[in-house]
Amino acid sequence: MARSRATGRVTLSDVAQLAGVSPITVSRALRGERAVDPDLIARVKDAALKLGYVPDPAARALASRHGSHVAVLIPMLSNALFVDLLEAVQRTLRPAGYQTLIGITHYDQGEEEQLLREQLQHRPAGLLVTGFDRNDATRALMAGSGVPCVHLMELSDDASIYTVGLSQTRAAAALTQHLLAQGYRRIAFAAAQLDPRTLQRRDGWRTEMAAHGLHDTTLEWLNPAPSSLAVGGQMFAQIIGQNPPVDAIFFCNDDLAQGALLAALRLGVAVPERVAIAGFNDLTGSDQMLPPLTSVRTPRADVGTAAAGMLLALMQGKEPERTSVDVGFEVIVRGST
Amino acid sequence: MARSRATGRVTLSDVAQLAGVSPITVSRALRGERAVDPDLIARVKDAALKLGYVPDPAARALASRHGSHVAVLIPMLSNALFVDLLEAVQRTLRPAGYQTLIGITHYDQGEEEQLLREQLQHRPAGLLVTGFDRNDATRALMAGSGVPCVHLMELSDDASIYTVGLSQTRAAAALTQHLLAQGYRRIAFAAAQLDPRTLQRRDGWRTEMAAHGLHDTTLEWLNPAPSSLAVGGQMFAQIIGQNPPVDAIFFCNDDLAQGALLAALRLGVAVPERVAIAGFNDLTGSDQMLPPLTSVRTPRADVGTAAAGMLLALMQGKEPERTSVDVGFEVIVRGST
DNA sequence: TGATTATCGGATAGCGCTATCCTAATAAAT
DNA sequence: ATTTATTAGGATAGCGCTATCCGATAATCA
Repeated sequence: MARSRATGRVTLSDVAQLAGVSPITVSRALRGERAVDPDLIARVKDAALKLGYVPDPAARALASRHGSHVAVLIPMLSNALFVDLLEAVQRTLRPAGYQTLIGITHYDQGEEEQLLREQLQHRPAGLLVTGFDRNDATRALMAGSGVPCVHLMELSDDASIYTVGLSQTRAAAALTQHLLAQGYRRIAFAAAQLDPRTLQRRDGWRTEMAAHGLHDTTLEWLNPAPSSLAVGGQMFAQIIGQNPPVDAIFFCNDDLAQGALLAALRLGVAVPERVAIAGFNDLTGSDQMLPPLTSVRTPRADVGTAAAGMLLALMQGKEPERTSVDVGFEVIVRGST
Repeated sequence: MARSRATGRVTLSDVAQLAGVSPITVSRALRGERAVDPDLIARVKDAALKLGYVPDPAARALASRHGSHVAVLIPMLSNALFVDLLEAVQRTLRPAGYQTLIGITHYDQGEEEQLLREQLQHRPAGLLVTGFDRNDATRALMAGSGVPCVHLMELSDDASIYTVGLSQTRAAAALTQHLLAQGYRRIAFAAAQLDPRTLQRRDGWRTEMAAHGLHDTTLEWLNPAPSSLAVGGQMFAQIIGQNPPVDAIFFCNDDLAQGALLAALRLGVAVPERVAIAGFNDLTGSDQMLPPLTSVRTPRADVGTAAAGMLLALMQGKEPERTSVDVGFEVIVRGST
């Protein structure tokens, strides 16, 4: 079988020879670049198949000055939210021939900048980043690179920015409305891992509370520690001791709320009788809690799919229909409120 | 500032010119390849720094016939075990200049084969794969590629295989011994997501039970469904109804056990009085359960660190001291047993 | 001391592709 | 019929780096 040189690799030239055309024609036929005679395309594809030809990504990257992979920057993999999102991204990108390179920022802008710098050296074909909150150097790198980029999880009015997500503020407001409708009045907001989305939720809660004349800064519990069940339990123990007592707690994330529910069991605090508890993101297991946890379902798989789809369009030089896609949210009412 | 051509990229030649040497010397000085005069190395590094030179991975990959990234194949990202492992791998590999490309097999051998095929086209410098259970085609691809490979999570006597992990069998036996020492006699083994490591744990439990004349096939509960809190709860409800009653349940993974503990609360079954519950892997949150969950701590971060270190040595052509590294395990006794 | 063997810098030649320019043939416009 | 535009294949020239071979100098040996 035709094989070139020492590497044993089947190259474009091998395919070209078998198909009786020039290498550049093979390249064009296989990539669908420029117009090529349908007959030739068929002949080329046939030859490629016969030889088991696979393009060399490194050579492609070098010649075309951009790789066949997409860099994804997310804060954490220990948050199930991002795992689900990533899964959906890969499911969309892989069939299109793009590898996914994951960078974990640990909610640290410096680390994000460093990661992006490294990633850009690899000349990714596209970029997926979480939210809008980053330092100027990172923003400059993104803009200067010319790599198409889609933002994840949030929304923006800025038409020059591509983004897929939901209004964290409105979602938090909706959950707060639910709590108010249930008759709760002293509704605390408890958050850890104070990332931008967490603070947007706080704003949603705060606005809603203020609109009902119920806002009170002593109801805000912000803890910079990373979010976890244990922290949720600790915060619950603190908040439940407050006087005048709260009658509901809105935790900014389900893991905190789950920890709080477990702490309530441990401490013998009746939920929702003594205090109602609600979470956010509807992570797996929230429906298994005792009582099952009221939460807000955020369609993160949809975010991944839509963002990857949008990026795919951008990488092919097309203009997506919308620059901002709202995937919405849904308040899931369960026994804890 | 010296810059070559249209791309605006700082190349090796630019650095060479500034340092007053040939490009190949710069290449060697920067990579530490071959012997280069220390003075020249200093001059070159200085020039590189001054120009802000960064090597082009694509060009490197093309010229050297292997990339600067490591492919990692793991079954699932929704299992916190692999998230922790991955985190440790990246922490070791990134400073050494290697990117990590993650492939998720979903416990599917066909998918693993497909992923590996794609990954190998990118000519990774190294390979990290989970366990030993894979089809012949995948094995052949791995062997034929000549890419250094380290196996994760299990142990092997085969000196031709590099692996970092622990004896799942012995760990399960140790946990079973703990339960036996506590006086439990009818100890059920409950598993979902029947991957090889799950079955090795089953074997450890089974051997230990048989050694005490307590084994009974009706004590084995195997569920092929993916592991989750909900499935754990369902299995618990089933098992607790068994007659003669079991007095302890060994769940093959903490998420199942956590689901069981929640189900026990829901059903009003006293743990550990009516039935003891133990898990495996000591995932986050297990210490927060009610009662706190007895489990086996598997040092997965150590697995990641050691495996990445071993791979680093292999990629540099060195021979690691040991082909098999045992990171051990620890039975964590808590209130549930 | 002459022959042999390391040591270290450089010239050369690609790695396998694609961007770019060129040309011949065909179609459209005057 | 002539000019102009369009289409589609090919030749050429790199992309930015490293493998490989060479040769000059320094070190080692008989």
